[in-house]
Amino acid sequence: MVTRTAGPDVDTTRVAVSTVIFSLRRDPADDRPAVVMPLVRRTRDPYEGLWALPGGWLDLSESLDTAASRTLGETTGLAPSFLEQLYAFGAVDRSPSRVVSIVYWALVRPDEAERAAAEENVAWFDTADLPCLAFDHREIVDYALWRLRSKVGYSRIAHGLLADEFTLAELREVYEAIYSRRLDPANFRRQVENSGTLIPTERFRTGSHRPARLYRYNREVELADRGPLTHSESSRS
Amino acid sequence: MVTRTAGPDVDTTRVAVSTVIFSLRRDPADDRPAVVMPLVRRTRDPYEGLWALPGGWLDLSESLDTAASRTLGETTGLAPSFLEQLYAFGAVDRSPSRVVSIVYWALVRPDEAERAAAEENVAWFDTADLPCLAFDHREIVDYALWRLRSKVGYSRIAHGLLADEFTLAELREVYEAIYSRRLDPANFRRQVENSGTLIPTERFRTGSHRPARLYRYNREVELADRGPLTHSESSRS
DNA sequence: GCAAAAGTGTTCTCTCTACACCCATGG
DNA sequence: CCATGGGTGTAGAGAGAACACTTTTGC
Repeated sequence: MVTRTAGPDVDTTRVAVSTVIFSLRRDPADDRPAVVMPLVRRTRDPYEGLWALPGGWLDLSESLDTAASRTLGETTGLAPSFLEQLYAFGAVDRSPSRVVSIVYWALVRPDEAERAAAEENVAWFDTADLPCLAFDHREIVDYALWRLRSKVGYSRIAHGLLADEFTLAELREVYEAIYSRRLDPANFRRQVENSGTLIPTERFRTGSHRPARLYRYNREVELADRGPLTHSESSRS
Repeated sequence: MVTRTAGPDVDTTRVAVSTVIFSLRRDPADDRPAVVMPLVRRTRDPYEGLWALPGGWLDLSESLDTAASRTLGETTGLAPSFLEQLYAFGAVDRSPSRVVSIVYWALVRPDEAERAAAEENVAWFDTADLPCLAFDHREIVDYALWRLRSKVGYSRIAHGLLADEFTLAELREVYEAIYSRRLDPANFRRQVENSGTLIPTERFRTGSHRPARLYRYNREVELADRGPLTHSESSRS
């Protein structure tokens, strides 16, 4: 048995809930957005001082989804625009005591990320340049990034990283940041226009050069196809 | 607090592992395969007498994957050709006591299903004609079916429902059973031939009409893209 | 020979891609 | 006027759907 200073019964499996949170931040150098995520510095024994995913223990009286929202808010103060279960991690040696972690992943808009950026013990990192992480959290983050890249290809979750109104160039930059690859502006425009998920507004983003039309997402279209789980188990209290 | 006759501490969350198992069985009437699954009749209090997914409690010293394999074997005697985590279900009211279920889904080949078909308290059901299920298992099955239909489109998991060698017609019937839709034999042949996942043999399936060439899967090609989870967390211990 | 499944060829449409080109604005 | 990003046009490659057609077997 492992020596620990505090915590409940060591002979039971405990259930934790953690969340991988993604947002975007513009690099001051090249002005292009990068995928960033908040991490929490551990203040207790296992892996003290290392960075870890925000999370906490599952309460007896809350569902997994509720626990994810709650611990996410408690540790980072963030309100996500998208939240979905990622995977359950339960290797025996992933923690000194036996812990099964139900991991979620979330998107937050840049304005929301900025609003809550001043939390204690929380710092934002570029996903391309992460520090050493506690537990198996590095592996978890890699899986979440893979899921983000897959899902952005067949759903409209990119929406969760943008404000209500945005230009096509801004939307394209989201995809470019996630794919780490430049996209043809002309072809991108047509693809997204033909998808039926965008509604053009009469407003324009002025600045340099020709003003760009602002678009917003069509709320009739589902954010992401989750199959039969759309709003049954997932949103149950 | 809920009245129960046996089991550990009621004030803790327990972790269960269940598996949705799919196989194929030919309908004697039209000779076309249908997607079937084994269910276990409950012999204890919550939902006694109803059918439920095979499963059991997570042991302290085994990983989630190991627990899924173990409980699947203990309850049904089956050895799956494919096993993957599906989702973690944790609504507060899904069971009289607090249970978080890590649900897996699996494929077994028809010959394996027939070999183990004589288990006690286990029966096979057509997924299109399921009985009333215990707990939230009906919801779980629906999600697993959705995942099966999605995944068969972008991976070669159909392999897990066939013997080592098979004709293109047999492979096509697998897809037709999962999609509940007829496919054009000519176009299906080309798609699967151009995918590079099949290796033609020199053997033929003789019977009625013109003999059909037997194929086998190219083991070089991954069964399903699982991203960074390919063989790290999943196969640990 | 005939029915039926195995297997091949052809055409049409649709999407993706590359890239040329015009438009509108700030400087 | 010119540089730059916004926005349109267009031609070619490739995938998929529909379907005509040939081949090979059992009966």
